[in-house]
Amino acid sequence: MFIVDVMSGKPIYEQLIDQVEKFVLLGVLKEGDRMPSVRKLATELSINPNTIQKAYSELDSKGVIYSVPGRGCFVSDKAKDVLNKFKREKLSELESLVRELSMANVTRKELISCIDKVLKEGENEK
Amino acid sequence: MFIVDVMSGKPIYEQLIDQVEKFVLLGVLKEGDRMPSVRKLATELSINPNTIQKAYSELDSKGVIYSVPGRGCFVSDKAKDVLNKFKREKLSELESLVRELSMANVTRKELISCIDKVLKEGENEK
Amino acid sequence: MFIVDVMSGKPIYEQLIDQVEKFVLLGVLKEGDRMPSVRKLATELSINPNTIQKAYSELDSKGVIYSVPGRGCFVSDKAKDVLNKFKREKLSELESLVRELSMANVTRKELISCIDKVLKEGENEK
Amino acid sequence: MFIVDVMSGKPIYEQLIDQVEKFVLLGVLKEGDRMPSVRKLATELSINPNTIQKAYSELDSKGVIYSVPGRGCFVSDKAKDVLNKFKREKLSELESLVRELSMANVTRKELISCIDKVLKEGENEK
DNA sequence: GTGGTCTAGACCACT
DNA sequence: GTGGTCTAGACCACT
Repeated sequence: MFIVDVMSGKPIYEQLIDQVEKFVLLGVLKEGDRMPSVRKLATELSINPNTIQKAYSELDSKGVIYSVPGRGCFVSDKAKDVLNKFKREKLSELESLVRELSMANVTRKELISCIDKVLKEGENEK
Repeated sequence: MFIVDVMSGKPIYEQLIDQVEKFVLLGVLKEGDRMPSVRKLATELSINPNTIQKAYSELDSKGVIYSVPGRGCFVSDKAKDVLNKFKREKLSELESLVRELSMANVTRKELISCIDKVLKEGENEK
Repeated sequence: MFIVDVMSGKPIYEQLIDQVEKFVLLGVLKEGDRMPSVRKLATELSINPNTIQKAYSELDSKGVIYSVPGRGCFVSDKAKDVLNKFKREKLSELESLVRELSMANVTRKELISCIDKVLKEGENEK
Repeated sequence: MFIVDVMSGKPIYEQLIDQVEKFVLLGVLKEGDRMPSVRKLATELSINPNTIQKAYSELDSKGVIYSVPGRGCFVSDKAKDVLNKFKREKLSELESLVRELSMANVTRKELISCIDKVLKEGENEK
């Protein structure tokens, strides 16, 4: 289910976090679903368990998953809410940035080419 | 030269700042140019001198204009540099925001519609 | 906590800014601490609220405090960093000034007497 | 009369300017004195004449020397005034810097150690 | 209650 | 004339 690229500059635990969040938003991971155990995922991806642990504990503190000691990690009931709230906040930050930039005579074209530049980076990661 | 809309929600002094900065970026106001005096602009726009003063002193602390007490306010030599630097910084903030949003499954379409929404606000100000 | 001298040539709002910054550097005001409200401090010091407002909004734009409309003003997390950065920058400006002056045959003695002259001014403010 | 150190990081023309100014302030070079010709000084110091030319033309634009085409360069009548004015200006800049720094809780000791650090650099140049 | 904006009007130093 | 500071007092949105 999870894929990791050791060679990309991006920290592995961040790659894991991003994928978990993506799956939650897409509905692939639903509330209550059990996450793969730290050790199992570690051997599966040939990765140090500590790295998985770091990803899981960040997702926990964000409220996306919760851990039940002795039983495992589960997708939180409010996981989707948390992530959508984050998305809304970032979109409203985007709005005020665009507002400031349009004050500075930045054109629609410049803004879109800036967006496309970033999105193109992401494609290469596939 | 300057226009002010008391009814718009936007504070008057901010409207003035934005216009001065726009004129500098467009080259309408050039380095060394003398700004209209606080009192003259106040009577011209039917606005309290304190409000002009507030706009001018913010532009001063930003480095866009400088004031010589007893002589007047003038466009700073580095005005254009200051404003372009600001623009570059905001564009790089935009990039990292878009990066985060693309992690959260936001589509190119959503991003562009967000931009257009903001740009449309600006048009109504015309 | 704050003291103001209306008779000193120095603007009241500057006196306030200096005191807030001093308290932050000394650790008397810590990050997150709530500042006295504009009106309360104004009546306490027998000063117009607008003057406090001016001091607070300059401290805000410097990043020393931040204001939450409807709730109050608070010492910023990065207040100490901001002020220490300022200090470092001024010390490096001092260095290059001294370098230029030593080129112009200014003696160590002259430089120190210049410093002492200024420091003596400050003592009288106590 | 003039000494140049090609190995020091400092540009040669700046070294020349500094020495001329020092000699003027010390009274070694007096108003009306004829400066060594560009070519003669160049061969004497084993330096490209353009470098001497650059030093001389900066001293000219500063008002320290003036050139009479076909006759040579001479120490200006107002050379000492110009340099003393420069010195006074820098000293007053020093004052306001020290004022700002004392606002930031910088001690007399720190200021003096900063001065001594710079003066020590100069000694090594001897 | 809080901060933010604005008006009206005064006085200052400086050119 | 110029900008800079300050007072007195009003109204707003927000918590």
